[in-house]
Amino acid sequence: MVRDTAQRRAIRRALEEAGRPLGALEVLEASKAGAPGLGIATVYRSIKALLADGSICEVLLPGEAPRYEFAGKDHHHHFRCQRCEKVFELGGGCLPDLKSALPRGFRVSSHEVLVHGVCSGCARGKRR
Amino acid sequence: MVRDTAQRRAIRRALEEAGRPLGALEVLEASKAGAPGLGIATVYRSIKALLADGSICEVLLPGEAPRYEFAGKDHHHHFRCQRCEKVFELGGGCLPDLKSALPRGFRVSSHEVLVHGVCSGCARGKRR
DNA sequence: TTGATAATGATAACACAATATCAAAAGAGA
DNA sequence: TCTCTTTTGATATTGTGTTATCATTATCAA
Repeated sequence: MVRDTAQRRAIRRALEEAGRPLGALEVLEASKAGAPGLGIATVYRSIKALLADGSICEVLLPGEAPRYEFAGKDHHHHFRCQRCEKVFELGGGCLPDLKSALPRGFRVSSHEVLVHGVCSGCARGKRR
Repeated sequence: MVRDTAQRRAIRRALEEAGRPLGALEVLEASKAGAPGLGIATVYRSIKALLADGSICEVLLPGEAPRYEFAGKDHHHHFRCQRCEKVFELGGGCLPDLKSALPRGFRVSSHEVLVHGVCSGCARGKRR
């Protein structure tokens, strides 16, 4: 029987309120407010459970550990800040002419776009 | 002094002739023709050297080990076949309206696109 | 409140890709 | 050809992220 615990509430809440994909360690940090002493094992366990029940989905970026974001969003892509390394969600505005660049006989099932740059917070604070 | 060996020639040739990004194990396989008994350590060593002198560059895809392709190509993106898991190069045809989807204050420095689907070889052979 | 048991936290163990080690083999100047 | 030294292949080791283990703690139905 599944139990309701402070840890699970804190982890779910952290992911819900982040508004951007979080990695396991980011989830750990963000959840500590609502669950002091939280351990990384519980974070991984909860992420697994939330994935299994479809509450969150995995965001994989090249060369990085998985991040997780709340499910049910519209099709979107991501932006990675090369200063703070946070990942943000980008609104709509999707590829128009995917087909044109495709070799003959190739069939497309999905695509993903990753934009690199500097987020507003880091750009404002300059350097760092 | 750097020496010219059959292994290095075979590895460089494999990457040159592949026409698509190869992972370390793919390089190993493709190079065995020209260098029987080739070991994976030599593949990694050669890849490192080719990267260092700018002959090849790294192609990172989400959740996968790095692949490598010959350098000097025009800006392009990649296609990953979900059947055979090979990665192919896509021709030009790039994102027009990246800016429009960006939050205020974000600065773009680069982007990458990955298209998922089935390559012509796998589509022709159906299933598998 | 009690008791059965699910969940937790610390940490050991694991999986995987990549690097280090080292004796043996091979390249190349003399 | 000989010799010095780089390179190689087998494999041990490392590093990073994730999972397993297990004694302890906490939930919640009765």
